[in-house]
Amino acid sequence: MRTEKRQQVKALRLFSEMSDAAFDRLLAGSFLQRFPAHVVLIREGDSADFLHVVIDGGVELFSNWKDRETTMSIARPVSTFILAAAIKDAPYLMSARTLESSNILMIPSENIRSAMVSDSAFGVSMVTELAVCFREIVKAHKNLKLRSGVERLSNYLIELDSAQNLSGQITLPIEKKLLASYLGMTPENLSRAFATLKDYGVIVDGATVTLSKISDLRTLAKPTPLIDGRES
Amino acid sequence: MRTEKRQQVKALRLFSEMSDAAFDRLLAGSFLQRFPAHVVLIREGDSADFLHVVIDGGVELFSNWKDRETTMSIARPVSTFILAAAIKDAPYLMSARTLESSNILMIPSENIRSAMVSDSAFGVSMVTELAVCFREIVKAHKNLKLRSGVERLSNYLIELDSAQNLSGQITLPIEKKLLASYLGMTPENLSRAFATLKDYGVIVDGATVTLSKISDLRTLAKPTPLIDGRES
DNA sequence: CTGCTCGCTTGACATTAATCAAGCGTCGGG
DNA sequence: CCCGACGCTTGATTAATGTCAAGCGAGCAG
Repeated sequence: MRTEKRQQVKALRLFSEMSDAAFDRLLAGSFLQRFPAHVVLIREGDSADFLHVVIDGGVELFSNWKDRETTMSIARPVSTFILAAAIKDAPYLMSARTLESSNILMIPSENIRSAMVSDSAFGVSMVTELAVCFREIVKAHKNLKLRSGVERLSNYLIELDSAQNLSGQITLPIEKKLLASYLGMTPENLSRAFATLKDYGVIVDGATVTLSKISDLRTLAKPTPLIDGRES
Repeated sequence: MRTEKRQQVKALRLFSEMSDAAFDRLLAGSFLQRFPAHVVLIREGDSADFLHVVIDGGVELFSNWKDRETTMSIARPVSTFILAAAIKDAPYLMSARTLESSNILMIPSENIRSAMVSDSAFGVSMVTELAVCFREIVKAHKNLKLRSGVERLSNYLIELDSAQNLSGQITLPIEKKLLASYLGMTPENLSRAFATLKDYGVIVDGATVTLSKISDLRTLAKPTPLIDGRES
């Protein structure tokens, strides 16, 4: 693996406390692979042989039941996904597919488990990382259970504005169809939700969204760090 | 703390690998307290000073937003709750209240964190426990996002039947109002969902529910271990 | 250039779930 | 014993969301 990419991975909270030697042992048997867009990397129900790391590109985590499908989360560089399944050596609960052409690092689950027992600092990093993941999905669950579609969209836009310099001018990082699935609604309903928010100063032009009356929008959205922030 | 209760706590997956000495250190500064029914133990947003363990009784974890409230999960003896907040020393994301008169053990979060760095086996136990918690809430999220109210109820009943000896005769462990909130619907809607399931052999008499046509019910419910099982 | 696919939007309609209101039965306190 | 609170149920109504259908426009292959 190229040095630059190795450094990016090593810089992750999960690995930063490890010695270089331990990190090298962890990477033994790993491989970095480039996948085209829209390739399924993981199918839910399969056994979790690898921990995956998005080096660049993007990955959608999704689930199916009966004839329905929903987006559970979106993994962006540089971050890991399906950590819990890798630890438990249990079946994946979510499927994963690339959104765009992506570089994915795959680390054998077995390496993760053995590193955990031999290196207690790594164990602590794992605990911390998992606690963060847990808190994120608790937030997602609260979001879905306590808010309507329009409210979820409003808060999503406000959070995006925070992530993009609070300029009131944001660019949707994913296509609307995917956003709808992520927010737990149909594409038709997302369109209508945007239309509803016109009264709150939300102007949509393709992937560009302008929030011209942010205070009005915030009054409607009522964001709170107990649901909306990102966990650090 | 009484020996018997100490053993119950020690037997939890989270603590079973520790030495007795380390476990005693962990319990230093902890206290066991009896609370009456319907007492709020934790308010979301407060800082997480203690890891809580339900020794007996029962605890509801719930969240509020605006004027809405929802049940996130129900903790039964003997299990811990709000582990992730305790680890991260971050604000609780959920509130907690007793369902009945309950004994609660409270262990200072600081003890958990220090035990984690000094005892790597404990670290591994923590990772495992958190991975289980994470997978449970992923399932809850899929359940809510992929299924309708009637489908969620059907699967709940089937799972309860599995937990209660597959006799086809089950007793609801919680009152219907709480069940409704847990399943993400109003009490009125839960009543109607039960009425809908009459056609599938579901007969309700107070807290007693008879599943007289389980195969029909399963056809409707389509349970899957990727959503419904309990994580071990 | 043409024709196709696909993302997106809008309208009409169906389904699902929430709200409002009323009524029943149990339980516990006065 | 009676009363009132509360859990639960049912009906009527409204609100939210999903489904079906049509159409527009960008982008791409032939």
